[in-house]
Amino acid sequence: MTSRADRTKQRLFEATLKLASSRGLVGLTVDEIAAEAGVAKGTVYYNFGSKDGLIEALLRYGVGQLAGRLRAHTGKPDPVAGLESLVDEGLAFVAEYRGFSQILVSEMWRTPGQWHETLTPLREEIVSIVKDQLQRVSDAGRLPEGVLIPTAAAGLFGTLLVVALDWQVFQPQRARAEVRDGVLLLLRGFTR
Amino acid sequence: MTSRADRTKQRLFEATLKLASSRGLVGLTVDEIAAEAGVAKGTVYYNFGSKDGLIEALLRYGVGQLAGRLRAHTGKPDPVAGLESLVDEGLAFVAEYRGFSQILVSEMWRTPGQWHETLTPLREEIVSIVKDQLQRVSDAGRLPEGVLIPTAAAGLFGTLLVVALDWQVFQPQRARAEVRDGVLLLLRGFTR
Amino acid sequence: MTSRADRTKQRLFEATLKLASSRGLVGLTVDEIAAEAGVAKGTVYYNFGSKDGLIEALLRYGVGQLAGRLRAHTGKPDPVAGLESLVDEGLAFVAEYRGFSQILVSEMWRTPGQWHETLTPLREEIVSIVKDQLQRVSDAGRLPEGVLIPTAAAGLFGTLLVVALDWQVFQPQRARAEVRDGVLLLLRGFTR
Amino acid sequence: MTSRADRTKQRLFEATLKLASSRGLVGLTVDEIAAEAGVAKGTVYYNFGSKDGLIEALLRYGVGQLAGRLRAHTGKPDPVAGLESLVDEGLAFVAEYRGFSQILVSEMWRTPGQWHETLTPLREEIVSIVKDQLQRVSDAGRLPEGVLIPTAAAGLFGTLLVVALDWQVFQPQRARAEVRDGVLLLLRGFTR
DNA sequence: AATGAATGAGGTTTCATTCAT
DNA sequence: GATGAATGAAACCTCATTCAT
Repeated sequence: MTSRADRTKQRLFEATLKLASSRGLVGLTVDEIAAEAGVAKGTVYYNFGSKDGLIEALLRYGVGQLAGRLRAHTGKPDPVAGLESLVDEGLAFVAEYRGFSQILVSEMWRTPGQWHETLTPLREEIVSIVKDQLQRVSDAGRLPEGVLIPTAAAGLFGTLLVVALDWQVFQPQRARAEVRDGVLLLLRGFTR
Repeated sequence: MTSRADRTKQRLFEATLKLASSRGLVGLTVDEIAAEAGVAKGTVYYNFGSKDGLIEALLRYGVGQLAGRLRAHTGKPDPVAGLESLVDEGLAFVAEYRGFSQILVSEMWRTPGQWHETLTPLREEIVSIVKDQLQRVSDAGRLPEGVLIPTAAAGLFGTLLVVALDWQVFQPQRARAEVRDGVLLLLRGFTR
Repeated sequence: MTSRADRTKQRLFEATLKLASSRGLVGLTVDEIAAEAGVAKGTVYYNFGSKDGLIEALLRYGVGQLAGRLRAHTGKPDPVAGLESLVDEGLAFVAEYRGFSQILVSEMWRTPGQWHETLTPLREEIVSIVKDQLQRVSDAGRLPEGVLIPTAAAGLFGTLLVVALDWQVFQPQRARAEVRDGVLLLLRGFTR
Repeated sequence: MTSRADRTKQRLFEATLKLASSRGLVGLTVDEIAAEAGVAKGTVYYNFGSKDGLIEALLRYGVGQLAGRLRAHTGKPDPVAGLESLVDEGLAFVAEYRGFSQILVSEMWRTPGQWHETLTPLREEIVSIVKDQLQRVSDAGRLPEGVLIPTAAAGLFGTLLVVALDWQVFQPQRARAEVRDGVLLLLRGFTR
């Protein structure tokens, strides 16, 4: 059961995500977010306490969304196909929520950084999903000797984010399939 | 010969770099930068005209350093060895100038982004260096069919940055050689 | 018989008193009061109509208590002894309800002041009690020539409040009897 | 030598004092203060950091003014006349800076209270002046046996403030000399 | 070449009040 | 009789920029 407040929060998340895609998350004003969500400015403060509170909650929400979408692709019988599917979904997510992805990249490696503490466990959640899928690939004997799965998973996540953003920002004319194949080409270093 | 003004600019660069790694470029105030550099606020405006002017000069300065160091590794007879050497140097640069690297990943894909226009040609400079080296690899017949060099170059640059930062922030115990080997493993997807 | 509403009102009074002693009446928020009382914010409005309504009711309630206690000491045969007894009771009241007394000194002379209009007649009620007692002293021929009873009554009330609070806050180690004797020493200026 | 900043602070003090007299110190807006002082709003923050910072500095400034004015009356040959003169000056100060005096009374006995820590040593300064003067009266053999000078000084200060405010707020038609005589009548309990 | 006090547009935050439940 | 999510006017505060020194 979703309460009224939950629905309001949901609407504020969506509004922020939408605005962040075109204007970035920093430089976004509470006025704009509230207007986009169709609520009063005070409602943001009632629900999240502060602008930072909203952003922190949004980070959790957004990473949750991403995790959910990635997990949906981990059940395939062929683990390599699953990995490819996971990459494809990651690209789709970044394309859809570019502003959010951009802040992930901005804040993930900022230390000490305002949201570093929030992001560290969230990053771990995503990396875990990738790690598990890589383990399945390994269990199927399709990973070369010497690949350290935890390291490879972390690298893959960062690479995926960054390549997807680079595609959106600097090479928007390319098709997603094309970019996906580029990333998969990189993956060939890991899989066979 | 370094003039008094040059020394002041250098100090402002260093102060900005130090602060930007934890607070970001947007969150940084001219007051803080001036205080950290030990000069008055007006001095920033005297030397750079505006906050943007300072940031832009810093970005140009930093990217110039990076470009110079990468170029030093592009002359090797064996193009694949050159590529590997270039990766190694990239990792070393990030380790040495982590603050600047964090700025790069934070701002590179931020759109509209205050410094996006400045960074776009600077990114092009770095990507070009990688592109040229990949071309040499291709000319030597060591690149698989179907690899699009411009795309691969852009992807490699982003990946390098992100993997290096991830190493510094989340896996500082790993040796640089180890990380380099991990990236080179990735590179095998491109080269043969 | 106390109804549910009466109990709620009482709890709101107590919560307000507790918070107001350190934060003042103006700095107090309805949210805080409701939280301290363990009721929802809307309940304050249901019972008192507004924040002002709550404060006014509290002021009337508190002054009513004080007036009742002071009046209990005005019937003595010896008017000077009665005056001394009244002073003693005033000190006891401040010691017991320090939070309320702090509110009184904070708001009594605040002009324009949100609650000034409410306090003015309430102050008059207390001053009247003192005035009547002074009149009895005067009727007994124990007041020096030239003492203006209304003026003296107002002065005594203020002095009593302030000396009592000063005792509680800055000299808590003193015994009440000691403080009372100090005030009575002052009173000798008035009586003989 | 007074710097430009010192002059600005001075003007902000005077403006705040002026406005506080008619509108109270709480409820005063930074906009109003800045406008009254003829400076921009930002100037308040440049000089004092926050509205609270301004108020805290004002408390020190105002009490300093009061102390200076009281001290000017402590040199008289006749200590009792000096005490009377001191009382007279105190009344004049309250009449002139009613808003400031009102906040003194509001905050002096508020515990813990936002400005209690600031006010405690300031109160001590004023009480000391009164104490010294009472000591001179005592040295001249004009204080009755049994009067505790520290206690009497504290009581006198509070009484003075409160009687003066009561005069200004509830009995503005009375002449200052009349009120002074009323306080001196109270003092007769102490002096002879 | 450098300073730092002053500015004000534009943001964030507070909080008494309303109202559907 | 009580609730608590929502409101928006009105406050506070930030900070890039200017300019007289």
